[in-house]
Amino acid sequence: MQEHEDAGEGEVFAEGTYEEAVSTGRLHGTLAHRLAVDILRGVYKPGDILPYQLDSSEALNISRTPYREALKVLSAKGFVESRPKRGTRVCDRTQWNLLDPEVMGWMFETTPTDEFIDGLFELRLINEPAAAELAAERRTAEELDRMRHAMEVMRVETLATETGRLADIDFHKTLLVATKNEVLISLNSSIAAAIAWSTRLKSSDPKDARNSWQDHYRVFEAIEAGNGRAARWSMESLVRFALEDTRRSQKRRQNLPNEG
Amino acid sequence: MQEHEDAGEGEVFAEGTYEEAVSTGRLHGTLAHRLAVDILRGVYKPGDILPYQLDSSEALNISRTPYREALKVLSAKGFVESRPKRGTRVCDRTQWNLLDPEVMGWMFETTPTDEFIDGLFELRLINEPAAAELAAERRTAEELDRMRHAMEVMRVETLATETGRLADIDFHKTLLVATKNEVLISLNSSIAAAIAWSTRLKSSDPKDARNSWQDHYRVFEAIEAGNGRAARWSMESLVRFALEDTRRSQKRRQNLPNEG
DNA sequence: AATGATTAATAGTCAGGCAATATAAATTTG
DNA sequence: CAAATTTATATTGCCTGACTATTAATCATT
Repeated sequence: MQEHEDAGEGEVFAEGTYEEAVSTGRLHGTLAHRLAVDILRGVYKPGDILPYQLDSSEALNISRTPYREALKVLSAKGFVESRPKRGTRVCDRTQWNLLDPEVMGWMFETTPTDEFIDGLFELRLINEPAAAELAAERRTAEELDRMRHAMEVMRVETLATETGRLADIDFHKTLLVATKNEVLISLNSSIAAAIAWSTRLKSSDPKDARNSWQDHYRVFEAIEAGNGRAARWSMESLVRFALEDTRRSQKRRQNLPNEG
Repeated sequence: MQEHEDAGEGEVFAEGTYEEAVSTGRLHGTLAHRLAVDILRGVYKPGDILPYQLDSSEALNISRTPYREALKVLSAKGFVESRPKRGTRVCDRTQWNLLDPEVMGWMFETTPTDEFIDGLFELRLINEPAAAELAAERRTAEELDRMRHAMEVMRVETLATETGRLADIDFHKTLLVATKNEVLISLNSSIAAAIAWSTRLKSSDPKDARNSWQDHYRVFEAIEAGNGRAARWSMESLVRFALEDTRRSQKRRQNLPNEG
């Protein structure tokens, strides 16, 4: 940096534990990430006042500028609220923008609670079948093609590979675009972030993969046929299966607290 | 400020049109707001590169620090993306976090398109009846009391007063808390921001008020009785009526482009 | 005891410079 | 001549240190 008089381990994030995974990003970004995870983990609880900006930034060997920018990011997502003289306070949980795609990602780094997983799938169970129904009524030929292609990739690659997972996401995304409702699209692009994580977690168990593809195929058939009710039903069953899978892998994860 | 050599109208936001409404906030906050509205209005379109930070901040008579912080806020909400050498680019619409409560507020300052309104109500129509059903099954006595109270205030005050509108919001919020699902709560606190705006718009037409209260009462009765299906139905009809009202006032608004 | 002025502590803003990075251009190489 | 590689350059990112504005808490006043 500019002044490495600390001679030795004058590194920036002294005692952090997960630096190597994010080290590529900008400073304020990784900081925001770090603080958010700390808040999600309960290191700072709602109502707590964070250490003052000067102290914090000095303690981290960075300047106030990126530290403040990180706080702005967090405050934009409803995590903290700063005021002169009072300092920066962690907001109540109900203020947190859980649907923000970035926040979703952060949640899944902290072994989310069963309660959160259940809540998330309750949301999916409400929205995705409805979205599938709308998609069946409004889809265009191009969107059908795209979903067909994504599904083919999923069948070949399964969810064990990155390509396969990307195809999965593309399938759901195209389905949503087919609803022609930008609010729904925004909602489910948040959900997609969650799905991405949970499929990554459960992809360690490759025997689910083929079932998952069959579920998708049934949804696709219904949408292709323009059968809204069938699309709704099959999507509902898809989400239910996904919930079961996620619950299983979540249980495994909790039994093995030190995974790699 | 520090250097008013411009002598005369060396004000900070020279040619803005809606300063007085937000002048109380911090600089980076009002700036973020301003830029967001500009983006929503199409002054900057997806793909455009914003003027460089130095130029922009100079043009606004502010320093780079709050300007950059404003950009961080916008980037946290998916509106822009900054990179060295390339500049700050406006993201594609699909990246925007439309469900962010703050963004919702911004949308309603820009006479949202009919398409957006329809999409929003489609989302409400999907989620709120489902939420009502869950609330009917999970509500506690305290939550019932609170909803009862909010409803009473609504009946007396109508939606014409601020107190009445706050009660309306509290009714919906309590209903969501009763679902015991924090993800749903987060979603609908965004929707609440939208409702707040649309009820303010349509509150110019006071004859809707009593109907609206009756709708709420039916929902409440069903939740109190623990009747999930009835709660779903009555909430569905509530939302449908709200959609009609909003459409009407939206139409009025578009016929009178210069409202006060 | 409530209300109003005073103080102190913290976030907010300013200024200008240096560093890192990604794009674009120029150069080398096959 | 095409493709890969280096170099140049423009822009964001970060640093320092000071000053300002705001607000919570204290103290004085009624």
